Amino acid sequence: MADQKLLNRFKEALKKEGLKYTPQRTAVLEEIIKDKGHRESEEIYLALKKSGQHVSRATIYRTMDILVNNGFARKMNLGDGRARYESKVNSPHHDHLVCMDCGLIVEFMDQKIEDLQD
Amino acid sequence: MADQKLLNRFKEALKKEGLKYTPQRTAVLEEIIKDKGHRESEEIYLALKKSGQHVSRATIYRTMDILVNNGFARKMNLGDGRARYESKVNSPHHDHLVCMDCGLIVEFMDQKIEDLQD
DNA sequence: TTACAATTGAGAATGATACTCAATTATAAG
DNA sequence: CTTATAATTGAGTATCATTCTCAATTGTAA
Repeated sequence: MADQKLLNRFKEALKKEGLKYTPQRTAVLEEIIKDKGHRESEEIYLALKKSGQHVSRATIYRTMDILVNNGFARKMNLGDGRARYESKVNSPHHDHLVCMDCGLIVEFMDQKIEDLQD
Repeated sequence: MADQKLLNRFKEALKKEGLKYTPQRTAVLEEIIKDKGHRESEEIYLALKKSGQHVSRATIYRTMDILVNNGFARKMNLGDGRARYESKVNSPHHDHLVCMDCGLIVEFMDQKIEDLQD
């Protein structure tokens, strides 16, 4: 379960954009911060379903956009046609190096790249 | 028009894999090396069409796979759901930094990243 | 020139994601 | 606590890039 501080931060972010604080959105946020991995939409959908919460695929996508736009998650493109999402909560900034042959993902942090990104 | 040396290299690569040297494949190769940019499949399709050569979309995709697998081109994923291709002929190795907000692409080369890739 | 495996094109299939819209719900104001 | 209303939701449909299917065609080795 997400701590109250995070939920309040989420609630504030939603209010700032005129969006509503709904159980579905909260469920997606809680699911995303539960696991530090690179998760795809369908995975999140199934995990919520297994835990008894029905959140439609459409709502997962819509909520992930909100989470990404408000700094709660990061969207990644690993080159296989499916987006991956990663919690940004309690996770320091880093980049990903993806092997196009075997799909291996290496997380790394490099100051030169940070400078380039700026 | 591609120089004969390149065409021979292509012909050899095809033969090595038991593939045929066809006008469609040659047309795609010639189109790809004509422009150093990051080009998507539909662009290549239209460029060929405009120059009077009919190569089907399916064949463009099939040929690009061959070109990529044999080192004539590079396939890139810029995060917008469409693959981009870039000629590797006469083009030194480099990486791409893509801005997720505005789509800006910066080409760069960094030894540390090269080492990481290894 | 032949024989045949590889290729091609047209259109159908696929798969991830976005859209549509009627029914439902969160929330601000009274 | 109601009410009013705009935002949200889910189910299914649409979209778009890419891949697949298969019959007709073509490159190539002998």
